[in-house]
Amino acid sequence: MRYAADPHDLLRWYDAHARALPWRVSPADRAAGVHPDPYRVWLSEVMLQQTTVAAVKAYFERFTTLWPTVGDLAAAPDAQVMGEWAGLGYYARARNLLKCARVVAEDHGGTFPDTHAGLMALPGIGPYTAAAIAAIAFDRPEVVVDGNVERVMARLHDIHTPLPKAKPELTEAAAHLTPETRPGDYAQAVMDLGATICTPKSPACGICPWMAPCAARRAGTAADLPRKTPKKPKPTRLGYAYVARRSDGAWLLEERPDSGLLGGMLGWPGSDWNNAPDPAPPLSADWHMIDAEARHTFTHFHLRLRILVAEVPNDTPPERGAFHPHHSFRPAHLPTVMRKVFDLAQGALADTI
DNA sequence: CATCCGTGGGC
DNA sequence: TGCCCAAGGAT
Repeated sequence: MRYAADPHDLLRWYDAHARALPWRVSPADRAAGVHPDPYRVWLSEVMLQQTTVAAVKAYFERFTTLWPTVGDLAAAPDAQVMGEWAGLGYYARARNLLKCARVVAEDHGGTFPDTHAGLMALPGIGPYTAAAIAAIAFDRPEVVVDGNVERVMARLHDIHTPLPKAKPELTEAAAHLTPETRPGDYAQAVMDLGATICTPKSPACGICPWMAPCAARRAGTAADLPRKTPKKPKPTRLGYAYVARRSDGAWLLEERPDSGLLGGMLGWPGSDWNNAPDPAPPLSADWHMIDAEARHTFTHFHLRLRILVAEVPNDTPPERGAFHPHHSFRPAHLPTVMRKVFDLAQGALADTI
């Protein structure tokens, strides 16, 4: 390479262009001796796993308003936390979030471990998140490797090996650059670079603080890196959902099993989405299949949900699930596919009155 | 090591 | 419209 990339060039850029984020201590405040709250760093890092900053902001504000400390979160009811997480996706994160909060509150006196190994031992914290918390909250010189770092390193060194095979050499490149001074700011600087300049598509190489040492910039390959192994096509699955509304306005819902898709979340009773025909209804009623079906795409398959609706009297005992009173039911506490079903079912029920 | 696990926005 | 993508972790 013509020049070696200098972490201090990136830190200088970060001092001038750092994004202001709700969970972040600005580089100026950090230099003045302000330390981040490990609880807020941890919460933001878990929310940001495979999730955009734009989507996380409102959830982060809501969670920290409801639960200002890890002890507050640890004491929260499971159902409330799952409901507040609804819409953010990857619901195992919410279940592990609560487990982690309770371990920290009960076994660590409400104080987060300050080492990579200590953090790794907690539920929902893997290699990346442990390194990010150790660096950002405790200023440890950990090698933080996320999607941004992989992209930036692949371009700096013009590495054409496809992910995930390229992971070791990208990690080695990242380790070589991680500075002993300001490791927390450095970790956040690489993420800001990846989010605002070294973006996946049409990177803004002309204004990049690492333009000079970037091999992909010289080779003209930046926009094509990192390479990735092609992914499988998604199959389409078919399922059925039953939406029952009681005369008093209560809705029949079911808590899904703790593991698997949408684990621990509320949903409408129905089939297992394996293309099986009409399953047994959750209660005996005059069911109507509505015209519209809910369409939703998950990580690894497309789903088409056929929707059956029914109005039932107040004394109807369900065979599956439980009725949720009208006043306490919040569609926003449903995972998105279930909220889509609700919107369609509610429209159909309104038309029949 | 491959698979499973959500969602909303951008193009 | 369909596909790609985003601060990964658990199994």
